[in-house]
Amino acid sequence: MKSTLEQALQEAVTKLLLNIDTNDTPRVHLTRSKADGHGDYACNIAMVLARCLKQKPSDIATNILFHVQWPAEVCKTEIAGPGFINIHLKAASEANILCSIVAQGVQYGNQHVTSPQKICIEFVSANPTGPMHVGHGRGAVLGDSLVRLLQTQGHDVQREYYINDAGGQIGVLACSVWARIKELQGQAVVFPEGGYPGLYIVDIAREILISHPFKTLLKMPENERMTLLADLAVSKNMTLIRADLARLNIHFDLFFSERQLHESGAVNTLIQRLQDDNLIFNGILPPPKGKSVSDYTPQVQPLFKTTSFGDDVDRPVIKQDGTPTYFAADIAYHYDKHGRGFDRMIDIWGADHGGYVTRVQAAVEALTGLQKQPDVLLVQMVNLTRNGQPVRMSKRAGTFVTLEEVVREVGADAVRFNFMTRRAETQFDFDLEQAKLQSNENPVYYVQYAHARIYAVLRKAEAMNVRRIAATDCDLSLLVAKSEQALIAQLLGYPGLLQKAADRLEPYRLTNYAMQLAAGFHTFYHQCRIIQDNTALVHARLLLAEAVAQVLHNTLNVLGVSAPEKM
RNA sequence: GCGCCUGUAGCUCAAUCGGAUAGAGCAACGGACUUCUAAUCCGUAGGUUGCAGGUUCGAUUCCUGCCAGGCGCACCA
Repeated sequence: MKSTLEQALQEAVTKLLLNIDTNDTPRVHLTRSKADGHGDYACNIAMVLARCLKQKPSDIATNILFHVQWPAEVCKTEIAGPGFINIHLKAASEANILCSIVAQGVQYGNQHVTSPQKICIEFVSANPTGPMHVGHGRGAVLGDSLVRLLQTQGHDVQREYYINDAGGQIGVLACSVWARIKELQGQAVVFPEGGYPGLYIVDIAREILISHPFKTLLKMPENERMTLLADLAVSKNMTLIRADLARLNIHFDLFFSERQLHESGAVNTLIQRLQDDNLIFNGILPPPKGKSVSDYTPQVQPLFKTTSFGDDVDRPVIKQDGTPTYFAADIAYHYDKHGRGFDRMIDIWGADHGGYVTRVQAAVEALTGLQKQPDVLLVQMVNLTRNGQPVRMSKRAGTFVTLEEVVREVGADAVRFNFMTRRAETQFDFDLEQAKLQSNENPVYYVQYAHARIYAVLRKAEAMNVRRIAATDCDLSLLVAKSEQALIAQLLGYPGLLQKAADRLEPYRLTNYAMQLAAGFHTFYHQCRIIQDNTALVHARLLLAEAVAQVLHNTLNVLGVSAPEKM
């Protein structure tokens, strides 16, 4: 209906502009009217045209209305405010959407974009040195919902996890585990400086001792032992991480190992290629600004000319000891993704990596010519509090609340929904005690309750032997109550909302929509009794309720939240 | 010092790529269960959209400058 109206208006505008010398015809864009009394749709085209036509918007609107050929459903139009064209439709003229919703079921709202893309979304990528904390959880929930959201638009989307299983931190991990193993054997140990003090390391140590006797470990050469311990610890941590993710119903298509990238020679090959392309030169980096670095010494080292692609300074790709930097591996990783045929890469990082975006994009552009790739979504910090008191989150201190604990306390649905109630770029104050309250303060229950409530009514109808008729046989013109009209309008908006959320990579919009739709249903529920004497009205209202349940289900599904039929 | 993010009701957040009277929830107050799930609904109250300019028919939205908070700033990952 919306596009039909837009087309009608567009034709009128084109006619209007026939005699006028203009370069381009602005596109007509209809919006749903917000306020009561403004009709069903509103159009601002007259105001848009005001400048180039140099006429008053209200006069232009009058002219447009003179030319336009409306479809039969339009019952009234008016010019309001500064020049809006408000369109009123005949009552319930769009109610047949309910039939489509029920017929399309879980597919309602989905579409197939004209040019589907192969998209790789990399998210979480928590270091395999310990359990995930709440901040990781936010990124995890965002990434997974984003995958689901882009899939509704017909894209081919994959979930990818980049395992940082190389570098110094893995050595530290191995040392920490070894210290705990010796401790468990009753040896007095000095815990390594900067090691991971968390108790989970003790668990890992204990597990390793079961499969690898202490004597055997002791006999091994230092190098060999540390490599083995690192492998085992990483593997066990990844098992924990996968379990944490599974608890949130998140499953990755690929876990990509950084170490593999080094061992396969991909990183060195890449550095060689950069050298061949004259993108690397020997230079001296200036001292970092604003951060006191006591041991800064100017030195000549190989630098990647990222400044040629928009970066602030050139970046080192090889460390003093001759091994590649993390950055080098990361470039190789993104280059690999590109090689695997992804049209688009989306990375979800923590806000503390914000300074890293430009250099990766610069590198990707240098290598592939793609601009602004990857798309990086920076997830701001989660400030975890307990009864208003801040809880420190630090792997190093070993005193963090793990994601697992939170999911156990609050439940996966509540964690997923709550994390998606805010935009990614806003900081999130997440209070453990408040999130544990399973009351109406928790929006997820509000939405799920609406869904369960509909099913209660459907069960009731069945119990009362209300014989259902085909959706297309329902007399939907009976749905004229204010709350019924409002619900239908909300349901009509769902596909557009999905598309918008997908275009902007903003799944949080779905939580807002779900809450509004649930509110719309609760209002309807109180205002209009579904099961009553008028059989035709019962049929129409049951169909409406069913459609609402379907759309709630679809919305929650994109958010990865369950839609219970009973609560 | 520089870069990125944020600033809206007492609190937590919305506001459809610049639209009409800036909306919800919580907290406060007053109502609604002999009837489909009261985990709900209805009503009242609550605002100089951080500050100051600019752009135009029109600004929470865009631009500039300030203020406040968060994150980051070589040879770590």
